Amino acid sequence: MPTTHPHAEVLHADALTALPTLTPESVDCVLTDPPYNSGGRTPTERARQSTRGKYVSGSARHTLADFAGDNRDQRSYSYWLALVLAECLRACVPGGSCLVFSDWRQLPATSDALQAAGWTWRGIIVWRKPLNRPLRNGFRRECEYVLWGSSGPLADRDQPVYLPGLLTGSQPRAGRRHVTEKPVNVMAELVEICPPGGTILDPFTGSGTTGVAAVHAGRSFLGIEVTDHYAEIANARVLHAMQQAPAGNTA
Amino acid sequence: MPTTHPHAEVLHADALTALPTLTPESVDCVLTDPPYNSGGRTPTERARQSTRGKYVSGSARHTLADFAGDNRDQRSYSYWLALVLAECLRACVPGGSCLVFSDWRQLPATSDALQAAGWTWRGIIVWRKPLNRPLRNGFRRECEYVLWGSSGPLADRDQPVYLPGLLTGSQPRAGRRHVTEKPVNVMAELVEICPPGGTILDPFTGSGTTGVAAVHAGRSFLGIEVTDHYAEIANARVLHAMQQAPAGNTA
DNA sequence: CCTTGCGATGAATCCATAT
DNA sequence: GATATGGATTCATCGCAAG
Repeated sequence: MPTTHPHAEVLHADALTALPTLTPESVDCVLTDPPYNSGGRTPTERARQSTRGKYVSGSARHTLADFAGDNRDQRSYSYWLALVLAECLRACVPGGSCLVFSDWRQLPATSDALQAAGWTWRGIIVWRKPLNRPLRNGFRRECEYVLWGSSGPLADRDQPVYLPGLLTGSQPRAGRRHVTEKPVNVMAELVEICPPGGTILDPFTGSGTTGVAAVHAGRSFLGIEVTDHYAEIANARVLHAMQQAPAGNTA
Repeated sequence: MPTTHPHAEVLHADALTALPTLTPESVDCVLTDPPYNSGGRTPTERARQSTRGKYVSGSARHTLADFAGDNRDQRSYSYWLALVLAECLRACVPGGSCLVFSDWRQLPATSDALQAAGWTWRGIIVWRKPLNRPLRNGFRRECEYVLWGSSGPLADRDQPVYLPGLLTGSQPRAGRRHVTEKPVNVMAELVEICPPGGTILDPFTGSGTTGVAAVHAGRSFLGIEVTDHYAEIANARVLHAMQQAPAGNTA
């Protein structure tokens, strides 16, 4: 158990640039939500630099900023994600876990990347989104997925934990900061895979929900975010969470 | 709409032998649960163990028969499943759907096989199993998955349907006939992807739960099962279901 | 303060039309 | 002929205002 106070920080940088600068085995867990590179009807539309146009419909289209790095084809996606996750593995302690969000379409490619990077695939956590569109003459796409890997055998714990394999949580609506912002209750369950007092790394921080959940649970947080706009927002949110949570809380 | 009575039949044969004999475009939907080949950790373990040893713990071990075809490595699994699913595509009407069960470990390989066979991948349906073992220091494996594909663009319907993307149902325990028997309520939701009065093909019939659900929903059923023991059971169950459901019920 | 009702929305998708 | 664009579609859920 670390005797230092928990800390939290968001680097304003590209993941593939910043990750190699991290100290090996300096974090206990990786928890991240990469751009899925999944939407869009045509190659042109996928490659376009507006994630709002791809993912947000109706009148909400004008309110949120775009995010970067959502313009790869599927082959490049696997390759790029494998590079990122390999650097994450290097930065992570043996026995630590890696959790990566994915939609149904990219799930196989994400599992390839996770394993190509050297993580041992451990399972799939299902995130059910109550708010979703029906699909005519077919099955609703009402879930997203979190792929779980570990760096070698799972580390044992003083206090064993038993975590759920299916999480339910609505995407934030009012006051949403990011097109793909995750609900705090879902992130709160996921950060439990990190031992109390440990450090969580998120190379695609976005609006910083992972960091907020980490700090609230007494974990330290290291975020990386390339878009100015979101790096600022994430920093502010994480610092705010630090002020709420008394330093030293490792419950 | 067919004017003939619904019919149901289980062939006692190997899938790859029997499927090529089917008339092209003679079924409306494929719904099946292939042997997952994923229980053992090592090739030796996979090849040696009986299916009872792999999938059944405790006292149920004595009562259920082994089933065949569960000893392929992952590469062969994809290849073999692609062959089977390609034959299914040939037998299926354009616009028809294919639903294939998979566990988390085989999901990527199953999606490869589905697409290699020529089906258009449409999504993942999550099956939540309420009864499951917790996992120490990790996330429960409480879901299995159904991969959904279509033969080209989805066929339109007189009565559009909007189906759920997450199903909950407990595996049968008492009175279970097969090690991997599926709950009837889950199968009942899945058969709805087949137009009323249409025919459902299941090349790995097992104890015939798919057939029972199909008949109850007024669909015709064509099953294929290689193991004597299960082919008999499935035939009996499907015939029994036919007697319950009045012929001509296509509701 | 709790309940009711109305309106907006979703890491979309489909088809028809235009380029 | 291939690709791009526009507009319609669907409903459980959630926010918000009114009662």
